[in-house]
Amino acid sequence: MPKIVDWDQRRDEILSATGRVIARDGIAGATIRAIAKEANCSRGILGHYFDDKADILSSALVHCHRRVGARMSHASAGQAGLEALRTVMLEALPLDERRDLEAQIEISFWGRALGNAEMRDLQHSEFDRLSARLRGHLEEAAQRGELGPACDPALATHELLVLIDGLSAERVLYPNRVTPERQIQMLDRLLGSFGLPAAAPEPGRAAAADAG
Amino acid sequence: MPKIVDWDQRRDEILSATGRVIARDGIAGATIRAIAKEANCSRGILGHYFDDKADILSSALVHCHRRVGARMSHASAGQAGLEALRTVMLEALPLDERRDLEAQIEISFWGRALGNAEMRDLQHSEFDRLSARLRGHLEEAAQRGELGPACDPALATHELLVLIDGLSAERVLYPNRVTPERQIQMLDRLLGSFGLPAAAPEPGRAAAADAG
Amino acid sequence: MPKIVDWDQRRDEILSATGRVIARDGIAGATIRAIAKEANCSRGILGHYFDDKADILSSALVHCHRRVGARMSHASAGQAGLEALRTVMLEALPLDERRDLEAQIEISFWGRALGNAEMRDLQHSEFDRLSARLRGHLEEAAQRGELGPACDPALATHELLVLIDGLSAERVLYPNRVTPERQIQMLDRLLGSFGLPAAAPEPGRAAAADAG
Amino acid sequence: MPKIVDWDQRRDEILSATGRVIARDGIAGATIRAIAKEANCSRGILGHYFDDKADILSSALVHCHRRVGARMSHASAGQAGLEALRTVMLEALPLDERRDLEAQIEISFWGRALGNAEMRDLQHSEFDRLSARLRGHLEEAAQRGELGPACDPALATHELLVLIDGLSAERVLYPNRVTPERQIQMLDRLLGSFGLPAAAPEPGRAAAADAG
DNA sequence: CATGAATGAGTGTTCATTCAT
DNA sequence: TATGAATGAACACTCATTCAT
Repeated sequence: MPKIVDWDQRRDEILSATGRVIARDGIAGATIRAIAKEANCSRGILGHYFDDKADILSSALVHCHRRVGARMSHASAGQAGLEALRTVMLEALPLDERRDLEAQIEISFWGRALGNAEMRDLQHSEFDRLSARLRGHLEEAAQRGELGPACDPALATHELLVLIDGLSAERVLYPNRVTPERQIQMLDRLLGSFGLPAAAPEPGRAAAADAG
Repeated sequence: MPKIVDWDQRRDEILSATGRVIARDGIAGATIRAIAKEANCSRGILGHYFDDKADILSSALVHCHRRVGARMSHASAGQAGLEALRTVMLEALPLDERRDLEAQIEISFWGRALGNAEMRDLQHSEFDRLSARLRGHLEEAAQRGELGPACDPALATHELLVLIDGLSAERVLYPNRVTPERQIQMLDRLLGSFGLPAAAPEPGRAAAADAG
Repeated sequence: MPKIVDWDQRRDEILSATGRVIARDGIAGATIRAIAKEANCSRGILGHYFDDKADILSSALVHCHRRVGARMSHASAGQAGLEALRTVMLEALPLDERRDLEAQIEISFWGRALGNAEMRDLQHSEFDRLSARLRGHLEEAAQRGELGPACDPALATHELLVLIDGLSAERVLYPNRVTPERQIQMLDRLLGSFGLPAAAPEPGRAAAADAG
Repeated sequence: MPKIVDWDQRRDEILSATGRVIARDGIAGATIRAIAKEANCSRGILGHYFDDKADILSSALVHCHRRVGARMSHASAGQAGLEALRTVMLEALPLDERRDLEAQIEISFWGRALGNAEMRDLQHSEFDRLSARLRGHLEEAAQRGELGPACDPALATHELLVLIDGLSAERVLYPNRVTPERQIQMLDRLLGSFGLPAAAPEPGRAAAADAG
């Protein structure tokens, strides 16, 4: 059914356009008009692909997350444990333009979630997916003996998520202060703190060696 | 003689009301009408205290930061070095309802800053103030010999800021997952990683002891 | 296929409605609401045809002038010199209800032009068009030997324009005092003063004979 | 009663300030706030001198006319007939900055009069005053034998009024095109056309001689 | 499928006015 | 007498949505 393919493709194009508008003008600037213009289509046509504006925005967030998730899976294929975890984290952090844009979209939705129960639920389920992925790699690392005895997987997972969110926020707000190098430095300091005590007397050193 | 009102007090009341509206309904819900209603005043009167809506919102953010800053100064009075730093951080993290509200306001403004140059500039200057305060305490700690030789003050300052922003975001979005205990656990793990290697063989332990 | 509407026709209808509102309630009364009501359409639809209120008002003035200009061209077709000039002037003066309305619109815009640079520029260009038309007929009359040797075309053009503006203003403000007869009397006195000395010993007499 | 003098003086100051605002920003810009600011007084104080905004504007127009009328009386004192008429007309035309401002005020009110019955009535009575003054001088000139036999005083009065209004409008709208010289040229052409046929074979010449 | 005309609610803002001090 | 806080209506404008074509 080629029709379906076209339909999904057109839908994805609209969602990408929506993401670009959000990143450029903020979520307040993501009006139906602006989205239609960015997607080079009429306003009315959006009704064929989405129920309403809320549906467009929600779908744009999911679309953004799906792309990130796909890149994580692809990049970490064949890896395991801490190595896979680090690879996944590198896809989650705003290290290049493409991921900057994703971070901008993400942060934009945070403010939206406050006064919007549906959005908040969506954020929860999306959060769970990433959380489970990170936790999975951490437990795998534990089984492989890559983690120190004091490392609590739940806490460690949380620390990774906080690092992603914190760095994303600062990268969006103060792009010049949060260089890719600095981000990797922080990531490796954190990962190092999970490791065997002997392996990380000076936290971050070993991991940071191959960061560049 | 005109009707006597405490201008500054009335202004602060309006800003507090603005903060409550933002925290409750999101920044998109912070309309002039909603703010006036929350502040129990007419729409027109807002023009006596503020130039326009942008002025109200900017002022509300500054007002919020000023309150936090005042609490930090008050709580850390008489303290120095790492102790003062930890006290300040405890005021910055969303550990109780009052600070939850402040975090909600903060996160709401992040999305706003994307499509708004003025807001972004304001965020920058506010960011600098907090950054300088944290850095000051860290350097004091270094002078007192409380920090390990590998501790980079610039990096450490940044890590603290990322922790605040990351925890604030997650507390706002997933309040049940980010308990005060978990926040203090993370804070002390991070502070511990700044300390003398000998003092932190099991990171976070010593500091966490007096956290509750 | 979208709903088919004659875009230009609908636009002209709105402009005519705008003119009626201005003539009835003054330019201060020409609100978006009043215009929409007079044009029997919603407020929002005006945004499809015009950028904003200023665009509506400017367009209404141009629309009014275009109609007058078209009538001038039509009425003076086949005529030349002083005869054509007189015909054109008769279309410019508020001699019947339709032209009263146009004069009311005109006068309303004068006050608007004071505090509004764009409006003033528009008035200038519109003024030039009428000025050029009158001057063209005057020079044609000169070539045909219909003008006296002392007649300065620039001055004469100006006198005609002042007559139009002065009579329009007074007709609008004091309709009962400025009868059509009186207007034609003044016009012919002025035209007569342009003519050959011998032809106008008693100014206005010959021309006024066929005025009624 | 010095109190009364102060009161009238303060009132006149406010009216002058009102005139300046109207001339600068147009009648739409003549808000209570702008007038109070221009007059260096609070908004509330205006209520002590005037009933409401309409009263301020009406009074400002009358105030403006009174000043012009006083100047006319003063300048034409000791003169009679056509000489006095010409002197009065020279005070009515926008020949210098002060009279430009008065013309701007005048034209601003014309648009206001359309949708405002009270304003229209006021304009009528003011019109009558000037009309009577001009007519008086004309009839005096007739008695002195300064007018031609074909000169109709009613028509002539009207022509003078139309000249004032037409020139005022054009001076306000196109200041560069309506020089003082051009105004005097037109005035003298018109006055010349009232005179004895023998005295004005080339209309305006004799009068224009002492125009500069 | 697709368009764009049309609607009406909601926005920030300005304003003349009133009134307690 | 004089101030300016306070009100509420009216304003232009934007927007998501609906619907006839």
